[in-house]
Amino acid sequence: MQKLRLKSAEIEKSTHLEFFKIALSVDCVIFGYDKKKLKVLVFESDFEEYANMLSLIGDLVQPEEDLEEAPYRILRERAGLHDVYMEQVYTFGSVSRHPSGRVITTAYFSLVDIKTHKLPASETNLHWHDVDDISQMAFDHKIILDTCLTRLREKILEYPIVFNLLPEKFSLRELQDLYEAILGVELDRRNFRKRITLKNWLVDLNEMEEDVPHRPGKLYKLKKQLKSNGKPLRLKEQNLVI
Amino acid sequence: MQKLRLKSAEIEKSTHLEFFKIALSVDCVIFGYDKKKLKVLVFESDFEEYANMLSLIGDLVQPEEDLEEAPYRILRERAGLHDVYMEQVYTFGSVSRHPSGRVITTAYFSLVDIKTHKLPASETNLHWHDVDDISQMAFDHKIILDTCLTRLREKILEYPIVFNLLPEKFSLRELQDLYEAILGVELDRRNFRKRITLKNWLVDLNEMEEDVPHRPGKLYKLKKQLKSNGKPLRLKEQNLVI
DNA sequence: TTATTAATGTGTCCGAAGTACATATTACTT
DNA sequence: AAGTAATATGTACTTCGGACACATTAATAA
Repeated sequence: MQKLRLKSAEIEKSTHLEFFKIALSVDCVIFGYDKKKLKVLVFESDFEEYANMLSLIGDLVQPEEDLEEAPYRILRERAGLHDVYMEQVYTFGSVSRHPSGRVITTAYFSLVDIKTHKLPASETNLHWHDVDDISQMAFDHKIILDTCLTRLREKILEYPIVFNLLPEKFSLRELQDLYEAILGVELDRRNFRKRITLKNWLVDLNEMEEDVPHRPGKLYKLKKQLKSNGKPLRLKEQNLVI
Repeated sequence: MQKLRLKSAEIEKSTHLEFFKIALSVDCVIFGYDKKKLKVLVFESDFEEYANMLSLIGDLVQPEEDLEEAPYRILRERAGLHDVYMEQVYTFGSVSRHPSGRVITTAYFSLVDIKTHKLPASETNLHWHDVDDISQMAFDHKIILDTCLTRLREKILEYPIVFNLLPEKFSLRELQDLYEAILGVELDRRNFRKRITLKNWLVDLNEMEEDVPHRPGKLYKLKKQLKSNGKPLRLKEQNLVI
């Protein structure tokens, strides 16, 4: 690390020794979707105080690593995930939140298509867990999860991000099931289709579902300009990318 | 600091010495409003690299201090401000963002009524600066300011928080001027009044403006349940506090 | 005292978008 | 060939936001 010159009014009152004792970590809330259920990628904590409790995937930020890079690295290293949608949500910093000492954590959520992104066999501990079947977690991870879920629910109403949870091609029924799973409500089919049509997010592929046990529906995909590879989208109006 | 036990998979790969070298700071974007202009509280940086450039008020988070507590302390110590509306916005952590070393910062914005909260005479350097008259700042503070301003603009459309920038009693005209200053647009007076009425945020005080050089308008105040002393509001619908 | 001025206060029309709800069509199943 | 369960589409009602007009009030100027 480079030598410190502490001349700012912000820092001059302190010595490094006293202040550079805080660790910064990143915790990743990785959402997936399968069988009409919203999932989150978790593992059973090997931390003494929280043995066998569910834990989010996280790691310390490296000394020479940008904060925004850390969650992407963690997803690569721990879950073999590349090019996923990622968004910073909130930073949690209670003194007592981590039993090992002062660890402040920044929470990110990401959206992953479970079918396309297979988990690495090496990480046998990792698994996709129903979001609405989690009542407690290690550390303050339940609060982190809830905060990210709230943010997700707000965001999907205005921004076309849920498509990161689906395969390239999908039917309107699948899309509606996904919205219902995330929002936890039932939606009227006809009105849902109208709203989605109005947002003008989709392209009709002129293909039909196959191997479904009922009348097949049309398949759609997200418009190319609206695809979010990694970075969160910023939209003006409902279909214009800034 | 308590002794560390580093047994978690999150931490075990590292030694403290290597990782507890990151400093965490808080930067406060303190918004005010005066003479139809949105203001922000700044001072001229005494930091060598950024001499005479505008800087936000910030400080390092103390080793035994909750992250959420730090911005309140900073407002007290540096600006004599108590009980102000405060909201966490984003955490900035580029490796190179601070010339003194690895300093990650969490940005908060707060809303203050300039007339009620006078600045302490000791802080001669502090002053209220027009937000739209700032083109560059020290460090990455301009980006931090812009991020907070964007969040503020989104938030005021749905949540009754701008009232923290006004005195207890105000006219609809003053309220509209404030919205226009924050959003940077002109609004139709009649439609604005209709929208505000619809939101049902206000109480008609049956009092009139005084000492205005024109026909006085009615005075209103924010409904008591909607007052936000410090913590950000969470609303369901448009006027219900959860 | 009166007319002027500049603001406040209120209302209407219209179109966009959301909600409730009904019917026809299609393909698989029996 | 009939029954079933899903898709596909449409209509009426309501709510909300945006464009816009007119009457009212109080300070000011003649």
